[in-house]
Amino acid sequence: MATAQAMKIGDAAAALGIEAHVLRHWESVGLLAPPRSRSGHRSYDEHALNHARLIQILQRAGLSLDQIRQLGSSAHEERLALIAARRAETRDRIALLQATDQFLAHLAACSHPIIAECPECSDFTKKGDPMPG
Amino acid sequence: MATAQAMKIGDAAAALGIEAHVLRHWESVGLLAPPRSRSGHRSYDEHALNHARLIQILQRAGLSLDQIRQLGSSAHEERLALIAARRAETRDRIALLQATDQFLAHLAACSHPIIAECPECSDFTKKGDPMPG
DNA sequence: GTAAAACCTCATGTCGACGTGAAGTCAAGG
DNA sequence: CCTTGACTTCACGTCGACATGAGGTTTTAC
Repeated sequence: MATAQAMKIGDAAAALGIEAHVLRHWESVGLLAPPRSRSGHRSYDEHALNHARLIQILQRAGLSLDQIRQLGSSAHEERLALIAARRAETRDRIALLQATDQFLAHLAACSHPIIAECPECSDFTKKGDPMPG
Repeated sequence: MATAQAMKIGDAAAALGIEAHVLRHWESVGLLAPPRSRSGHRSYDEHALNHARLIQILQRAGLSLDQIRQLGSSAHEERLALIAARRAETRDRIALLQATDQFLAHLAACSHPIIAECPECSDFTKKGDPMPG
């Protein structure tokens, strides 16, 4: 009894800081499949909770539910490839956001009404693609 | 005639690398208001094009169209505050993404089926909020 | 002068990740 | 036993940023 036994969806959701229907939604898109009681009620044990926590982490990390599901349902080799792809995306985003920070700083200082007149501004015109995530 | 005269929406869109209906959409939400020909056709001069380019930059920078509109329609003081707020957001996102990169690297190496057993994984459980943008 | 291409407005559809509400079943307290 | 609250499924609503299509006018090229 030191380790918590299986919880119902409400308590599990509370433990995760989300609402029950979110857990149902994740399940409906194939991310989770907690066991059911004989009467059909979902039952979340530590394993399921940890699975949900992992989903939370990856989601905060900017992965879509689809990407998370792919990660889960792939073999080692493919996992590594997917993770590498996500890391590459992540680094692209970081680079873009760092440039963004610079640009915002510049915007605060420059305030040129005509961006073409400002070399820094025009530099920015050339960068970027519309964010894959 | 060295400088290009006003273009129609199709050419403007092509120059910006987007589609015409996107320009119409931006206009419909109050971001842009290019002059019209007598017959009602939109006319994009250099000024309007630069405005659109700025929108593109800010959008790539992660701002919503709403936030971009706010930036445009605010006085100096308020602008500075908004810019500062966006920079703060940006830096939060960068921090999260850097942590993300670490975590993905760890995921590739660790591959613990039970994240609770992994101190690095559990560390991650505690962080983050659901991304304001 | 006419036909195709580009423009106009307005309405409706899409996508991802939920949010919301209806209608019914199950579980726990008194 | 009966109420109250948590659970179930199913269906439809929401939000942001477009995408798509209908139906009509204007411009352009021949």
